Amino acid sequence: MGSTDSTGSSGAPQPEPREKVASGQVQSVDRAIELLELMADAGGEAALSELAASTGLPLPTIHRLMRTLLSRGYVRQLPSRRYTLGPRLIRLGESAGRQLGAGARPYLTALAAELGETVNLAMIDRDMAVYVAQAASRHSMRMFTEVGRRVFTHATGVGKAVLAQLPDATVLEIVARVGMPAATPQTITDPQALLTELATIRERGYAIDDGEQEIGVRCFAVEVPGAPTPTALSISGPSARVGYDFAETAVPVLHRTAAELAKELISPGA
Amino acid sequence: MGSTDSTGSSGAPQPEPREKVASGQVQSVDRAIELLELMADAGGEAALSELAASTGLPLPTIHRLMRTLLSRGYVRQLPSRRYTLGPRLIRLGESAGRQLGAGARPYLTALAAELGETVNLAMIDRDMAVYVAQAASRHSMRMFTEVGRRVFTHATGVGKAVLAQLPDATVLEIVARVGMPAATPQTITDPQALLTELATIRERGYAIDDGEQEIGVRCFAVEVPGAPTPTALSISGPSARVGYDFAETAVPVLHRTAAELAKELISPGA
DNA sequence: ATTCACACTTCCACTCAGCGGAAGCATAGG
DNA sequence: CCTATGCTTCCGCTGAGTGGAAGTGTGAAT
Repeated sequence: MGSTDSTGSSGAPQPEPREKVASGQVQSVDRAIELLELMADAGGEAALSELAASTGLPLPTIHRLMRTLLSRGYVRQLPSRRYTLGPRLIRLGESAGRQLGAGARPYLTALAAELGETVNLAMIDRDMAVYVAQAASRHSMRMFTEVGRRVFTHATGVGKAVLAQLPDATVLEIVARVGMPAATPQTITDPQALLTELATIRERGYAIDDGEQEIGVRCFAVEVPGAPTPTALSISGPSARVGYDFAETAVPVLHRTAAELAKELISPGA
Repeated sequence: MGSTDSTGSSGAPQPEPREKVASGQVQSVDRAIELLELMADAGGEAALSELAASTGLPLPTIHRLMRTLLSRGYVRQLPSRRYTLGPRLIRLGESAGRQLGAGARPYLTALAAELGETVNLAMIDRDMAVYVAQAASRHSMRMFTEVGRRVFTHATGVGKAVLAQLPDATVLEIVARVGMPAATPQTITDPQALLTELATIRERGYAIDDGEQEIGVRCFAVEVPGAPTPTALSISGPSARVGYDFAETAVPVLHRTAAELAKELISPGA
C-alpha cells in the first residue's frame, strides 16, 4: 500500500483525493468487504440502516451489495431483517487457517513436544497480530483454540517479534492508529520505549514478553525470516516453568524451526 | 466454469441468457466471491492463470479483483506470485462462527453435560450441512474441532434432519447436484429411499443416523424449528453407548433444547 | 381498528466504475 | 544471451453499478 500519497505538494486543482479506494481496485468489492468487516466489528450482526450510517453509503447501494453477499451465503438474514455473517464464511476461514497453518502444524507440534510448552504462530494483519496456528502443551489444553485471535503487537511476544521486522516509521504508524493500551502493568505504553525494545530484539535475535500481555505468563518469540507476510513463532508458559534460563534451550530450537517454517511457507510442500 | 458451452449451434443472435448473476446483484462482488471459493476448493492456493482458466474471465479482470482482495488481507501473495487465502478471513470466519453458534454454546454445553455425549449444531449451506457449533463429550476430546466442516446431507443425522425441513423437490435438486456417495455400506444412496426416510423423520420427529456416516457411530438429530436457515441439533456417540433406548431419554431433551435454541437464534440475547 | 412512522425494498435513467484487448515487463528456462 | 511464459499495466468504450425517488411492508401508537 502507501501508494498515491505524500505527493500532495503540487498546486494542481486536484478534485479532493479523499480516502478513495486505491487506484486499480474494484470499488464495489471494496465496499462489500467493508460491510463484512463492519458486521464483524459489530459482533457479527447489523441492520441495513446501521451499515448505511457507518459507511455513509446510500441504502440502495448497500442493499444491493448485501443481496449479493446473501445469495452467496456470506451473510444470513434474520426474520427481523437484520443481517448476520453467514455460514459460508466459516468454511472460508477454516480453509484460510488451514492454508496458513498448513505445513506449519507438524513443526509446531514437534516443537511443543520437544519443549513442553505452548507454541504459537502469528502473522501481521493490518495493525494487529493474528494467531494462525497453535500447538498446545499438554499442560493447558484449552477448549477454545486461540487461532484467529487478534492481539496488539506492542503487548505480546509474537507482536514485538513481528514489529521488529518492520521499519520504525511503519511501527510508529501502527501504534498511532491503534494505540498502546496496557494489558498489564508491564506492558510497554510509550512509542519510543517500544522502538528501543525493538532495537534490542533485532540485536538479540528474539523477543521476550515478560507478563506484558498476561501476568505470570512469559514468552519467547522469534521472527520467521522471509515469510511473505511478517510472521513470528513463539513459545509461552507460566513464568514458573518458563524461566530466563529456559531461553537458552528454547531460542536455538525456535530459530531452527523458524528457518524450516520459512521454507515451508514460501514454497508449500516443496 | 461450464458457462458458455454446448449452445454453439443456434444461429440466432440471442444475447445468450447464460448463467448470469441473478438480477439486482453486483457482478464484480459475485466474481470476487467466486475467486475466493475457487481458492478454497483448490486447497487455499492458486495462481492467477489457474483462476482465469477456472472462471473463464480475462486475466486483467481477475488481477484487478485479486488486487482488491489483496489490499484487504483476504488473500496473500507468495514470492512465487501465487495467491493464498489471507489472514483476515480467519477473523471473519471466527466472527461468523461465534455469531452462529453464539447463544447456542451454553445450550449445547448443558446438553452435552446432561446426556454425556457429543452435541452438534449444523445448518444448511448451499448443498451441504455445515457444523456451526459443538460441545464435545469428555469421552472423545478431539484436537481439531469439527466446526466449519461440511458434510453431505444424505449421510448424516443433522443432514437428514435438515433435509426433512425442505420440500421433496428441493431435496431432489440438492442430491442431483452433489450426488449421494456412500460413506459406509449403511449410507442411503437412492433418492427415493431418501425421500421415504425423510417422510419417516417428519412423522417420528427426529432423524436417526445408524452408522451411515461412520461405522459404529449412532446419532439422533432434530430440527431447530423456525431457524432463519434450516438447522438441526444432534447428539452422537459410539453405538455401544448410544443405543436405541437412549433415544427415549435423549430425544425429548433434544426437542426442548432445539425449541430454546430457536428462540435464541431468531432474536439473539432477547 | 386505524393511522402513522420507520425501515426495508424496488425502480429507473444517468454516468462513471469496471471491463478486457493489447502492449509492456519481469522471471524461469534453454 | 535469448526465448517462452505468465503477470502486470494501459487505456478507450460501454454497460454494470449507482443513488435519488417512489413503493411496500411491519410494527408501534392512538
